Amino acid sequence: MSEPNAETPSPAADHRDFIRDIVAADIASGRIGVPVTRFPPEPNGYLHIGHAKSICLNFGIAAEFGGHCNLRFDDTNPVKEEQEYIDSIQADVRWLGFDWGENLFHASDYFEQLYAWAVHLIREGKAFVDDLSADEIRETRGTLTEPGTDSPHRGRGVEENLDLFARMRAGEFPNGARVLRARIDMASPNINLRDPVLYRIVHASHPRTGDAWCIYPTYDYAHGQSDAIEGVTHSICTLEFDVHRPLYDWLIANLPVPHVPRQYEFARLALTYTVLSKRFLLRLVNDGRVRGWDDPRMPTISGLRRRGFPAEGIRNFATAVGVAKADSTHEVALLEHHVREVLNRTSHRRFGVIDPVKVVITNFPDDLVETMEVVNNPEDPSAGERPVAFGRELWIERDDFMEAPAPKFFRLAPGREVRLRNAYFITCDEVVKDADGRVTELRCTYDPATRGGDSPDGRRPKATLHWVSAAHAIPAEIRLYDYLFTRPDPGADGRDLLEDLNPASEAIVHGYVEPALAEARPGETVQFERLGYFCADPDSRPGALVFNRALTLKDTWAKVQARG
RNA sequence: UGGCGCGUGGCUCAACGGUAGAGCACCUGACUCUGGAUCAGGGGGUUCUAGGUUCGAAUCCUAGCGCGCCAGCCA
Repeated sequence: MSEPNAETPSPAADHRDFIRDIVAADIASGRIGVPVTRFPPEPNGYLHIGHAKSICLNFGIAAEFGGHCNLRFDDTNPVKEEQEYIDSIQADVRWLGFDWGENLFHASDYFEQLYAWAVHLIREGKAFVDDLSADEIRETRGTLTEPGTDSPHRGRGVEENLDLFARMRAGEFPNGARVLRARIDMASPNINLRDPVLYRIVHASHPRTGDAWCIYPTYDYAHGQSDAIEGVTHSICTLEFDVHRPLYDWLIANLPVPHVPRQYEFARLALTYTVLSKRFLLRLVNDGRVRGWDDPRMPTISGLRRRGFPAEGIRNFATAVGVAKADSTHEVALLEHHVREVLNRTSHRRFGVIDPVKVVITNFPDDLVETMEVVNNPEDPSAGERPVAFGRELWIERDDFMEAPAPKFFRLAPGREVRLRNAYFITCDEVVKDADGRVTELRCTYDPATRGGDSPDGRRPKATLHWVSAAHAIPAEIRLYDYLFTRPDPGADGRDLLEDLNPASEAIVHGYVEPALAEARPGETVQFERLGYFCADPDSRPGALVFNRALTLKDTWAKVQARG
């Protein structure tokens, strides 16, 4: 049965994009031999589907062009970062099917070098220690249309700067007392060049360096230099960093780095009915609105995994999505398409009834149990067959019966004959209801000549239903998932995201599954015939099965109903 | 408003000066022991607008319009 695994992604399809074009041109021109890329997550939350796009891009390019991709934690802000996130990120990248080999790095590995280079900048007169407060720096930075003004400490001498910077490191000053700033141009039309902060004082212990440091480099200062140290050739990031590129280049140009990396920007992934904001996802987790970072409704890698989405489907989606510079929002339907494509191909079929109603076959011998051999996966003959018990009393789907059938409803109805998949044709003779008028039992008769599902006289029922023998059925908790949000564009028009949360995103029902599912292991995904794909949840145990609905099958009847 | 980026069918992306294509979505039909899967076909684009260059422009130039990003000691 299909399970999460980490097979190697197939290399270079025929997909091209502007970044791959650049890499190919750089190789052709001899600027580089092979590309070195990096995936640089900040360990301040769990990875989500947007990161998957970046992971597939960076590791994909490296693999396709014979280079390699580093996993580098951008751990420069200890107040937000945690070991739990470091661990989950590695697990998720691996699960997605990528391998960084020996190339696991941390920006914190370079703190000492970064510090030395900062000293270099000071000696060159290109950085200075500023005593201004955060507020004062903001006030003097100018605005989009007005230049900033120089800090009164901008002219501080080299020796004084060196002394102050050393004392910052030594812990002589409280948080926020001083910062190290690059001396560039307070009148630059690019605000990122108005003497940007390079180091700030943060008395906090770091997941890796502990209390060794109380000053930490900013992203702008740490990132490009880390790229240079690692020999990264193509530093690929999202669009919002493009205005930082001049600063990235300035630092590389003004420091004695061993290598010159270049930054390229692409549009981050956005999806309908989805929010990919770590901050908001954190809030959902902290407020207990979901079962955790790996809740099956979460767009996190771990959530998608728990939901039953295979890594291959996510990778194929990432490839299909492409890489470009225009802001864009993909329809979730594209993700679902790729997930269904692999699940259809790989998952075993099983019978599960989610909203059961009893069927009694009145002309079937009381004590007889027959065993049907049922194909595990019609898409994959090597998946074999399994025995399924059939008896006088069955559970079928309540939805598969209508006392007064609607015009295009082909399933069971009084007097109508349908096929029970891989079993017999049955005809409904009588409907039993309780005091409230709710159907409690359907009394049917079967045609013994149709065993296996075919009629010798060529009769062909218009519908085939799934079923489970009541005597053998195993009860199961089934969690039906829907979009986390009710709208394709959550939070649009200034609405609070919480307003758009879908109150029905999780519905728990209790049904019956066939015995073959008794020992389903968490992470195992199967198709419940005619219903959809279901994944055994980590909460599932023998005797207390729990399945998550990953996705329904495409359902044209539902579409017909929706049209009225 | 200053700087930067982007604008091609419902969505996303391709076409890199030579008659605008693909995937998803949507619709129709075939087939079927999953109303699934599969197969075949279909609708849908004044390539943001206006000028210009050229024999020829989605591609080059100019202007305008629209959208996004930047004024954290976040990344």
